[in-house]
Amino acid sequence: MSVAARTIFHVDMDAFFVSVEELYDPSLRGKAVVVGGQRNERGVVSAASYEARKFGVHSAMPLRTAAKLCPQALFVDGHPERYRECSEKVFAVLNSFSPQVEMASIDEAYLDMSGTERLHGPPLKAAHQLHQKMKHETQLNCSIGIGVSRLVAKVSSAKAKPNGVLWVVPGQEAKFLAPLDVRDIPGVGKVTEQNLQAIGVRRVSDLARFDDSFLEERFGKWGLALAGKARGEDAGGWFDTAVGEHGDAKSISHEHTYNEDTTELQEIEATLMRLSEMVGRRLREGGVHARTIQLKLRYKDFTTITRAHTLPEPTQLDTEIFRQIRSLFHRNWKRGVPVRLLGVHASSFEAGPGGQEDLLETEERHRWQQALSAADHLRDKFGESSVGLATGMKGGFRERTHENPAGLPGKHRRD
DNA sequence: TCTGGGGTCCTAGGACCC
DNA sequence: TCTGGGGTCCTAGGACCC
Repeated sequence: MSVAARTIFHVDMDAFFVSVEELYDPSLRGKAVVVGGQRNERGVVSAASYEARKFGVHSAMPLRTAAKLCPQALFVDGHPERYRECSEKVFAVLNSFSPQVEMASIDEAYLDMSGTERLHGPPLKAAHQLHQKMKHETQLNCSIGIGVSRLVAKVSSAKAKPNGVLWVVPGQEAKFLAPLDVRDIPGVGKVTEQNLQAIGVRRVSDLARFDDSFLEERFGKWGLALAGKARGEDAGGWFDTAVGEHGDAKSISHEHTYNEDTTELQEIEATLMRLSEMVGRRLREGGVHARTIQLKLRYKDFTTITRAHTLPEPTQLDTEIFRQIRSLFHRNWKRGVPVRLLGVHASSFEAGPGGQEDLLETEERHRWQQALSAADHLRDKFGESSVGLATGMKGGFRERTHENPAGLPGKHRRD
């Protein structure tokens, strides 16, 4: 049953964050650069230049480890706004090539190029044109993988790096994948790698020794998908969706790790308030309401718990989010144990609250919404710290926010 | 070496209902 | 009183990705 094979491009920007930083500071070019924070900070590497990688530095590695491996590296703070801006330029270039573009993350995208031969010529020619245009328009390098599925395109773009193009000719998928490490298959991480090693699987070709039903029994749904992936199929899950059908976000969250662990209730509540505000704001911007609010709490020893509460009616109000989060925190915090990280997570999105609430409550909500939107505008104008609900005033902000919604926006300054 | 922040998807168990 | 089964919702945790 051969349908005409699709032609999928996977476009992946090379060392994206580093390359963007180099645009802003050309003196970084050609040097060992680590993006993500300073050498002695708590945090991990977001991206490393190829020069730094030679010393074993890679993303997700603790900054302090990177500093030890590569002391001469230049450490640079990340600038998310810059990356978003560049990402939009990247998208514009891609979108000029194919209407079916899907950004899979800030620095990578899938293009369905099926049926564009009359316009762009054969795959390799189209890819080289795209590559050149990308460089010309954004001054950034990318690598392009081409294959009949998302999976093959993705794996081949990784093999094309840096700054290359690789086409896996239709029919050659299994042959291309066979010698690769199972770890090269997207979705196979450290744990799965270990589990596969336990049954003697190291390379993709080793998977072919087992039939699908065995893999399914042993690894569940994932095992079945894995069997298909070894053959180059977009077996199951997100990979199976058509390019361009990326759905809406399913959750919004913000979290914060302290530079030093804390037991200070004032500080903790101020953080929870700030995170609640950030989440509420994003909900309002996205025009969605969340029904499930989740707290994340990480202790000094890195043990991490999450505690969730689902509301009868969805919300997008900072105060409602904070009320739930605060209560979850106090019911679960082992008092006096130093806190390393706090997080606020919203999910189960629905359209706005239903109509069964009484008018008064609806009107109150409406006033709140207006007040909060106004606060959002002020933040846009004067910066994130200019407006806050958490005031740090004596007596606590809980009562204040309950009692006095109208007097809220723009009134307080948080330091 | 001492571990960020923003997401997605999957599993498993318990509550509750029919 | 000795025990079924399916469906849905909720919660907690974990693997994985960039």
